[in-house]
Amino acid sequence: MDIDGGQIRARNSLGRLTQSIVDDVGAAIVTGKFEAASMMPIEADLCTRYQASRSVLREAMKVLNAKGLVTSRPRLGTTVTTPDRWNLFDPDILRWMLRADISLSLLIEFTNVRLAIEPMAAELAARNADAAALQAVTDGYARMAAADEGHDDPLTADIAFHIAILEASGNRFLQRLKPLVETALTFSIRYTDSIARNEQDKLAAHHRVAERLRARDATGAAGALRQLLLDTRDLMTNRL
Amino acid sequence: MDIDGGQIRARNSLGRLTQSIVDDVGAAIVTGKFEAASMMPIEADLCTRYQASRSVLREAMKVLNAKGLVTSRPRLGTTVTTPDRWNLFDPDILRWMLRADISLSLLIEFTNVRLAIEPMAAELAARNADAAALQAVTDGYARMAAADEGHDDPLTADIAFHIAILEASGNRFLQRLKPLVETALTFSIRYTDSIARNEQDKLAAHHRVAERLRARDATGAAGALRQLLLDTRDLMTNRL
DNA sequence: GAACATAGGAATGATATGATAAATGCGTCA
DNA sequence: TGACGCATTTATCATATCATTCCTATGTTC
Repeated sequence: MDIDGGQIRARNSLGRLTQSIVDDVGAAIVTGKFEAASMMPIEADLCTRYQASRSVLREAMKVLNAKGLVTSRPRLGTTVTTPDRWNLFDPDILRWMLRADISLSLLIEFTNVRLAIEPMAAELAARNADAAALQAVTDGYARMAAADEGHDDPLTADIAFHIAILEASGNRFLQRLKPLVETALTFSIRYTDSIARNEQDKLAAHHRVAERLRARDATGAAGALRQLLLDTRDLMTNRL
Repeated sequence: MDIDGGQIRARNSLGRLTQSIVDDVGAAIVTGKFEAASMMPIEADLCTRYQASRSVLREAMKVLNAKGLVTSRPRLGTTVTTPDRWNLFDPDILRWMLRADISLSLLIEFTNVRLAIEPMAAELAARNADAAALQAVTDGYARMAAADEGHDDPLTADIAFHIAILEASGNRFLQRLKPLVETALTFSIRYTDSIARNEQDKLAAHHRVAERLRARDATGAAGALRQLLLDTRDLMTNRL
């Protein structure tokens, strides 16, 4: 962003102008730069502020409206909604929140969601998934093992493992959590790995999940994954 | 909608024009009237089809894009994304899907999500919720009991009960699932209640949850809720 | 004849400006 | 005093035009 006497022009070299305005205003709302439950500047002011035409600004606002960050009414203007209306399941919003401040409490809340979701996904996967889908989980583990030897990226390997389980569940809702988990795990793993941790234990825990899945042991796989996540949560809560 | 020789004009008396186009095109995509993974008509054609200016049509498309239903590129046009990219956690999309055909399998998948989420919410609520939040759960039960005597609406009372538990969890992600659960439960309850069912059993199961919550019994509350949902799921799977 | 450069075309992206509709407050008139 | 109408403000809708992108097809060169 180029700051120029209070005027901000989003760089249109990086992607489209509308998208960059969505990014900027969205992040500003999420980080509290526009006070919640209060009025936004009127369209015309935002236009001059971002040096954009009304159309492009309106399209950006429509997107933010779809994400639940703002509501607009004629004559009244556009208001920022209260945080409890924000759709945390939108990866954009989550990314803005996590990027602004790596809130440990938010990561713990996210881990609690994983603790609910992932064992169920493993259970469904053990029951219903086809061989190819389970192979993807094993592949994810193989990548983690390779990363441990320095032959792969540990972050993306770990994410691939957990994503593969969601995919294998066959449940469309759980599959739709992939972008969310991907976004949040990027921050979460980076955080937990920054704490001293036994990599072998972590690897073994993941292996146990993959192995139980291959054996089609629904409760075993769910239990193993649950234990893995409980350890992760403990790691975080001990830091509070 | 007024059909007029292939042209459709969304009624702008009911809400805003943009919103009605989003509704119409979104529902059309979700119900397969625009073939998935294929090109949409170009902007100009959609404009004449919906008798709308390009501005409003573009704003509508931006919203659909934000929901993950379409992607647009210059020169190439707008393409419908494959269903695995649709954000089922967007209440609009879920509503369009459920309204189009009350797909039992989708409801079962949704129940599996509830089976993962709600016991965790109850557990967190038993541990952390303040008295007022727990009172809301009890109030929800009271409404269900009143509805059983004909003094309240059974559907909204049931929804209020489950929503209150999500709210009481204190977990921002789980709280964000309220609109989703509200939308899906509207269809789900309507379906299960259409099957012969013992209302007293249902009421008693809900009572057990509320009672365990008041007692701050985390595992007890989670278990009771889990049992309630297992029964619901059985009711549905038996119909497959 | 094949590889590369280039010009054209078709679609979305962005801008500018005018007209319309809705919500609110204020003033006027019964 | 109270109800109604009007002006004002702001979002919403419409239209016209230019910019950008990127595929396609046509040459042009080696």
